[in-house]
Amino acid sequence: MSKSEISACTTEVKPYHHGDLRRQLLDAAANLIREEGEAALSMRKLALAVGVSRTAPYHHFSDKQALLCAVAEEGFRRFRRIVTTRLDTAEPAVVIDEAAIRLFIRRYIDFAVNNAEYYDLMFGGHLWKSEQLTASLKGEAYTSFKVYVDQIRCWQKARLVSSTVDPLRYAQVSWSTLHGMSRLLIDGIYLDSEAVAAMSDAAANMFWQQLQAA
Amino acid sequence: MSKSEISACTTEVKPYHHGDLRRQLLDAAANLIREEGEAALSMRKLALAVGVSRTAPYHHFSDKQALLCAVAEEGFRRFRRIVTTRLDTAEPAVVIDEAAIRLFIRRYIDFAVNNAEYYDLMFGGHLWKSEQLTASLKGEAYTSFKVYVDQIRCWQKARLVSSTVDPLRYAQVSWSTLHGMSRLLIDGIYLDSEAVAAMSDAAANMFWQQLQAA
DNA sequence: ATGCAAATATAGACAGCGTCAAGATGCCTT
DNA sequence: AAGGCATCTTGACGCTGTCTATATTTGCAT
Repeated sequence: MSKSEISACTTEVKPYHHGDLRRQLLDAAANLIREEGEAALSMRKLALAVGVSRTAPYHHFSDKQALLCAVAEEGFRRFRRIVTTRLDTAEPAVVIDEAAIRLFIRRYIDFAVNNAEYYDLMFGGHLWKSEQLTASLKGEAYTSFKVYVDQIRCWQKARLVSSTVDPLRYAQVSWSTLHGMSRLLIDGIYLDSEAVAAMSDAAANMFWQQLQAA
Repeated sequence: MSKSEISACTTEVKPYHHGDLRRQLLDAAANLIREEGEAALSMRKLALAVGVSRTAPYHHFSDKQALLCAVAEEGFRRFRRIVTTRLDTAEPAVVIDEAAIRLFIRRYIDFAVNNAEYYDLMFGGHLWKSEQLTASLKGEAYTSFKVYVDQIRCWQKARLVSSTVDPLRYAQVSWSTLHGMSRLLIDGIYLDSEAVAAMSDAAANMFWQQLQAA
């Protein structure tokens, strides 16, 4: 007697093959991390959450680490859509002013804080020190950074930013600032959420001044 | 027959009471984290490393979390000694220039990178989101930050930095930068260690320019 | 259509984890 | 000497990641 015969009498028919497991695992993982923190995510809870046995996920992800990698990849997709949309456009931005920088900073921080479950994985030590880091994942991150550097180079050629600025160094330092603010907010060290806007604007002012330096 | 009688014939006499367990646990914990990463630290391995049974540490620390808190506290002690030594002195620094800022930045990054096992705990989410965070620990962190802000206020009063600078915002943003750089280096996202000095100097330039802003 | 391989799901087992409860041992005070 | 207290030990529990072996289903080749 097959299981489907047993469950046939109930309203919910649960097929042996789940059909959409990989996708649902990724979503459920992100949800679990968001709600209970990364530490609370276990393969077993995850499997239970989507209604399969504890070892089923291992047919879609070789490892817990591999699963987390895939979640991070999803994160990078969202990141690109939200943050780099305007920077990635074919025609380089014709205007660059403090307001534009402010907007970019707010977008970045917003993404990090409101998608902490992804941000943690994307730019956390777990992934980057783990050797498991996919080439495609590493590429995705480096590409995002390169786009940022190239943007500055482009502005510089168009005489929109000072020629004394080293685009690579500026990119490294300013990204550090954004990452640092994000981490301090996510980790609960900066608690005053009222101050986020003021901090972002102060950073924008600092960046802008640096870009205009004589 | 007591255990000491058994081991009396060997060169190593192991008394029932360890005598110095708490101290050794803290040191061994830092070592284990340094060598194998925070994730690899387990209470059982730790106990084994210092030669006691698995539950012995629980007589000195109520929790694994409590143990980590204590390690972080040790970290803050070292942090203050190394980084804020010059800033904490009674007489405020009479000179403040880009070189001084460079030095401070390098000290900070140096500490973070070379004491990653402490830095992770001191400024990582594990601690700060855990409710277990001791009042004294939180105080230690806030004091460090306050010293930083007050230093800037002091310089401002002495007309050494522009009056247009908001000390609190400047402190928040510049600390974010330092924290971000540290994290990116520790987590292996910034790999080029050659570039650390150049990045630090670029940051110093940025900070200095901001402080001198008209 | 039939049969067989591949994909997918399952239960069982193992070592390691944090930590609680009960008991053993040694030190210190009275 | 006695007894209380700090310290350390063993035993146990439920949780974890993941290996192995087994069962079910799908899809393709015949």
